[in-house]
Amino acid sequence: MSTGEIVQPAPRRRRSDGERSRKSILEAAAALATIDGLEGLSIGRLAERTGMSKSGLYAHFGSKQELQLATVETANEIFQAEVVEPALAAPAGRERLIALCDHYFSHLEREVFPGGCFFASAAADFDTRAGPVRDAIAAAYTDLDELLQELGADARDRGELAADTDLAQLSFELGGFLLAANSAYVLFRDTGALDQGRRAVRARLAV
Amino acid sequence: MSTGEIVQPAPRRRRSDGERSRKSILEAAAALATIDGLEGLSIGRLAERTGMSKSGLYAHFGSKQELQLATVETANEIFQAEVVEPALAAPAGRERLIALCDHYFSHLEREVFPGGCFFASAAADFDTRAGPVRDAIAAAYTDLDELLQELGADARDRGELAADTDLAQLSFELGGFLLAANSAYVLFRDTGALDQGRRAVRARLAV
DNA sequence: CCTACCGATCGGTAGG
DNA sequence: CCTACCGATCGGTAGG
Repeated sequence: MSTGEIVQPAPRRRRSDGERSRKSILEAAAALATIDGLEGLSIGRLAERTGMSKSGLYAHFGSKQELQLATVETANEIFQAEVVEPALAAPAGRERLIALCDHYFSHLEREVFPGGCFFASAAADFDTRAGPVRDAIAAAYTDLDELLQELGADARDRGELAADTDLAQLSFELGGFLLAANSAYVLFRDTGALDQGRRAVRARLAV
Repeated sequence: MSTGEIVQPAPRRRRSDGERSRKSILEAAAALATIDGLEGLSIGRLAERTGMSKSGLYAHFGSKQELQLATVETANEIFQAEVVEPALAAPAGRERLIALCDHYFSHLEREVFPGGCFFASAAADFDTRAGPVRDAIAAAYTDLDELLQELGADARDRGELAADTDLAQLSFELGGFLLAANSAYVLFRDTGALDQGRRAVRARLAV
């Protein structure tokens, strides 16, 4: 250690860190939003959490609404990667439908988001509002509903479910089991709710 | 109209209005909480809504947390009066269990709270917090779970449900249908979700 | 990306 | 119950 050496200042970010920075901000935002709510998420607290100044965040996102929209998009990507894509690895049909629900329960258990299901939390926050953020959340809800119905149709076409299965009704009921498990798990942190969810899904899909 | 008549000022509240005032404040608070969230509910906005000054509200409740606790209590009374008590008028057993769920769907449709189920909304807001408000909301959740299980036990004992019915599991699944109907209805204001809820309950309770 | 600032609103209090 | 006020924090902007 020569006397010429001085204490290094905080490492200067390279330009190429811009996108990585944006991504890590949005992941922190998605996590925080499940605790404070997507509306309760404040730019000041997010700045603190990410070690950035408030105006630094505004340089990235322009407004709170833009930040919220980007956060919903990021949460969607996380949900796809943690729940949907792993489920698509299961054999098509009834097995894949069960896998989707199981990966949903698993993502709760693994605390992918600290406050449970991002979309259940965000929907509760924005359900009575109007505007692009509500619309993005509603679209995610519809997407999951459609996915459940598609997987249900595959199972039905394979003869694994009754030929007269009402797919919208099936999706509604499975969605209810996901919501019930999320609510109970986040409120009580009791994995028993996840087991009840798994049992409910299997009973509903029994031949 | 004699010239002696003057425009009346806002009617002076009589002392006995105190309790009525408190009740109407709390009813407004419970309604507002399903829109802005129980935490997002601000004392300033509630003061505006009730035509009272902020410090007037503090004279009633002392702190925001006390207001939140009193609001949860009031929401509970409304839920009892609008959902639970009407259901208890139905014949004991399976019919009463269905009536409870139906009155839940009905209270959504009648917009008893403008933002849907108070407890679903409040739970989403407080599920990751700690303290007496979270505890009061969690207790309401447990109460409903126990009620569903009791009514399920009656139905089972009457032979209207299988003798080996898992009551906790039944309550979980019915609760899921209530939550699913609430989420979809509040997000999309589509009564189809309420019909799906009614069908789901009946299918689950079919002999 | 930063510092420094803006008006508005938050929960809450003093004093009546 | 009121007016008048407190410090803290909100979303957002100016200027660099």
